[in-house]
Amino acid sequence: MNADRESELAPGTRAPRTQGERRAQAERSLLDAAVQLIAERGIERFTLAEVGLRAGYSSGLPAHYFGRKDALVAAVARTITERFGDDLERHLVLKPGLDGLLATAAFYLDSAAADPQTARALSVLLGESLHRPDLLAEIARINRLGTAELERQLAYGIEQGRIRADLDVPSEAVLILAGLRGTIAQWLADPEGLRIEALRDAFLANLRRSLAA
Amino acid sequence: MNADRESELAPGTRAPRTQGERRAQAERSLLDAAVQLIAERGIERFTLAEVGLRAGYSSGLPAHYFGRKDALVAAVARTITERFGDDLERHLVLKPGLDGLLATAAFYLDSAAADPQTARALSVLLGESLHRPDLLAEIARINRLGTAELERQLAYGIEQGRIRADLDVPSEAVLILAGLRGTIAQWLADPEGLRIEALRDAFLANLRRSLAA
Amino acid sequence: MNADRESELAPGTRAPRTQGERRAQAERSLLDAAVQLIAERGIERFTLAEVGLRAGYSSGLPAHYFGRKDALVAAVARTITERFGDDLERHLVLKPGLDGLLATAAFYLDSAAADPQTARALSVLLGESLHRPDLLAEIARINRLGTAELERQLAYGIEQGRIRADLDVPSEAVLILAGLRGTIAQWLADPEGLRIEALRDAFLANLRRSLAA
Amino acid sequence: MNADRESELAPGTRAPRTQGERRAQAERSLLDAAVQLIAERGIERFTLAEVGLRAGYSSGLPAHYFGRKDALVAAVARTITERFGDDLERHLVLKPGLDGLLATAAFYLDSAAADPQTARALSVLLGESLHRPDLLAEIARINRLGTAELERQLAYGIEQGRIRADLDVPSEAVLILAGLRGTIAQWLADPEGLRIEALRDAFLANLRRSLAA
DNA sequence: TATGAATGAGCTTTCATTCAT
DNA sequence: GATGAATGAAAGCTCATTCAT
Repeated sequence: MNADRESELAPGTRAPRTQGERRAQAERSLLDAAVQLIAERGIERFTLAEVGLRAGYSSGLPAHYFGRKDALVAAVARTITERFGDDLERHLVLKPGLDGLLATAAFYLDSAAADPQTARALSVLLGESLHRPDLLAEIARINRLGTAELERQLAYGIEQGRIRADLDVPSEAVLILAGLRGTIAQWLADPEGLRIEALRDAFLANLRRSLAA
Repeated sequence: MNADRESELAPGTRAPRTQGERRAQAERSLLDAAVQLIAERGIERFTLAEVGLRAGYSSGLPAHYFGRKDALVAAVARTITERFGDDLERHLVLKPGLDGLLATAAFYLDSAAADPQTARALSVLLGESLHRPDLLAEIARINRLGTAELERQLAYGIEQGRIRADLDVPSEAVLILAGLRGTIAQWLADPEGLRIEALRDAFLANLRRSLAA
Repeated sequence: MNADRESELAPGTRAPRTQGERRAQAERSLLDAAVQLIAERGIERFTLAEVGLRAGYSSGLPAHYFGRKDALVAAVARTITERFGDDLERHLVLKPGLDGLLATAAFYLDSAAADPQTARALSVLLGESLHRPDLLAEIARINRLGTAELERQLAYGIEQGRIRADLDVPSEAVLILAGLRGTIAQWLADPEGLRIEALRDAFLANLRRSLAA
Repeated sequence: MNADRESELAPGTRAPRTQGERRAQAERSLLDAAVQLIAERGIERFTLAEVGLRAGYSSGLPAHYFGRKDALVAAVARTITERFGDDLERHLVLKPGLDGLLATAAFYLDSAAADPQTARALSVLLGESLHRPDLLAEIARINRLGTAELERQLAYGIEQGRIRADLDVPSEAVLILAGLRGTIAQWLADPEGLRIEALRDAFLANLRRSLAA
């Protein structure tokens, strides 16, 4: 679990030489460590010093790079949402419409199952954003990203005649995203008691029925 | 919004006389104030002193009653869930089956709309419970409460032939609760941009379709 | 160990009737409880509420009787020294001179062995008096009491020709008292590892030799 | 009396350069300040902030270094006993037997006379150790140190025929240490009223007589 | 008289942030 | 650039003390 500077290098690659490369890598390690710590303890209960030490650097480095703790947290939020957004885009370009929509939903749930720590960190950030205006900006981005994609797919599916036309598209997009988020949170709260695959299958079945033209 | 000791008394009533009454009332006021503060600022960013002062008492009283901040937070969680559980029970005894299920879902969303502060506090507690084992116990209670009721209604609806029988009932119950929670959270994050009534109608329409026999 | 209000009454006696008697008994119980607590935890680490509860009364009674904590501690010091002084006097009136001196020394050590809790409380008070001017007054009393008695006996022994006449009597009295106090403290710090009887016998043997005419 | 960071440097020396030196010096200054404060006010009545400020640093530094107050107090106890043990060793290697024993006793009393503040702090710690199990460990060390040395000297004196052979050596060692401790405490409680030199001379005379072969 | 509710000051402890090396 | 020493504000918690009943 403990991030290690070198372990992320592919075998045979050399340690990065330039200052810029070293800085970028250190920054990445710090952000990874921060994700872990946010998932484990929440935003308020980890210290900058811990982030540095867990990333394999000194206790002072996070402050040196990010200045204030808020900035580190914001960077974490941005990193998570950007990574997720990139992954999402790569997955979805090909399948618009109902199939794309179902694939998107499946992708959310599968991503959480594949990397629960990041999912947990994101859930924590979503929860905290309810009372932290500074986080809201970042969270609003990912919300827009998610709902925009869903709206696009819903509209396409309606156009194709595979999704019922009487939908309130914006509300529907919010509800789908909300359902995915809620399902992931519920699973993270009790990963032993719930089977994510069963939830996923039921979620997709529900979705198919509620959207059917 | 600011809780005041006397303002909760019906006009004309006298201040409580016995020590027990004084204590009980103080405790209630403190819990109310804590709900407000958790909704506004989250668990880590309110102080015990603020709770006391906002409730109209001294800064030391919350610590005097609850001992540790954790215990106050746990008491808040328990209070919210008990109140909600009581309200829920009162609403639902009469209508089992599909209609009861839809009424339950509507009740969740209507409750949030009627008392957004408490809904916000609960959402915050749900988020924090992901990394606070001491809160998980309290949250697990309300989860069981919610899913048990939903499972009961699903089973009854299947028996009646109004809900499709091929459902994975436990997963479905989790998904419905998750959808409600996620929807409320989404709305709380952007109450200006979203209309809770529209979300509610769309949610119920979806639910009806996805459960239809 | 827990003081009980009634248990100190001889069987068959009635509970005290008058306010004065009840008050006196309550005060005694509180002081006993305070002695125990000082022995166990020192002056700063017991609370007034504990004293009341341990004595079988309410948490507020010590404050009600003694006003401030300092006053309670002073009362404890005075009680211990008075009780000890009374016992000492009763023991020593009969034997002046060298034999009386040896009996006095034995009495100190035997008292500690018989009631280690009180001895511990007194040792604690002696230690604290080094940096608490308010306690010094009380402690000075018991010091004067002890050294005066020892000086009297030393003088008498010299007069009788049984104690060497080249003694510095005041210093000798201080040394004897200091030796007794130090020995008791040493034993209290390690009652398992040291045998008080052996220390007592050796102490008396030393004393006899160092004083011999 | 007030410790000052720079005042301990020999004139002309530069302030320490390396981080390690800065830290070590700060730690020493903090411990010195803590010794003073314990002597003046006891363990419970000084604050960590005072230690830092009196040492010429910030109020937060003691907590930063020692973590908890208990740890600072334990470090003080260890420092005092180590310093004393070192001094003692340097003094005593040369003279075993009766003369060494008398020299040891004299050294205890002379040390107290030379540095009453440290003696007072040690007396306070000894007193508090009666009800602070965490301190007992440290105090047990210095007790063993003292009695072991005394036992060694007693045994040597007996072997040489200059100390009476019917002694209970372990008890005698405890009594000597107890007498020294008690005498110092007595003097510290009333330094104006007592002359340490007179006590010292009388102590040594007594010791000589009670041990004489 | 006796109880215990309530106050608020003071402490330990944590840690973001600054700064010297 | 990187380290970690040092600062000082903030908050939880304790509890002597006051006061209503």
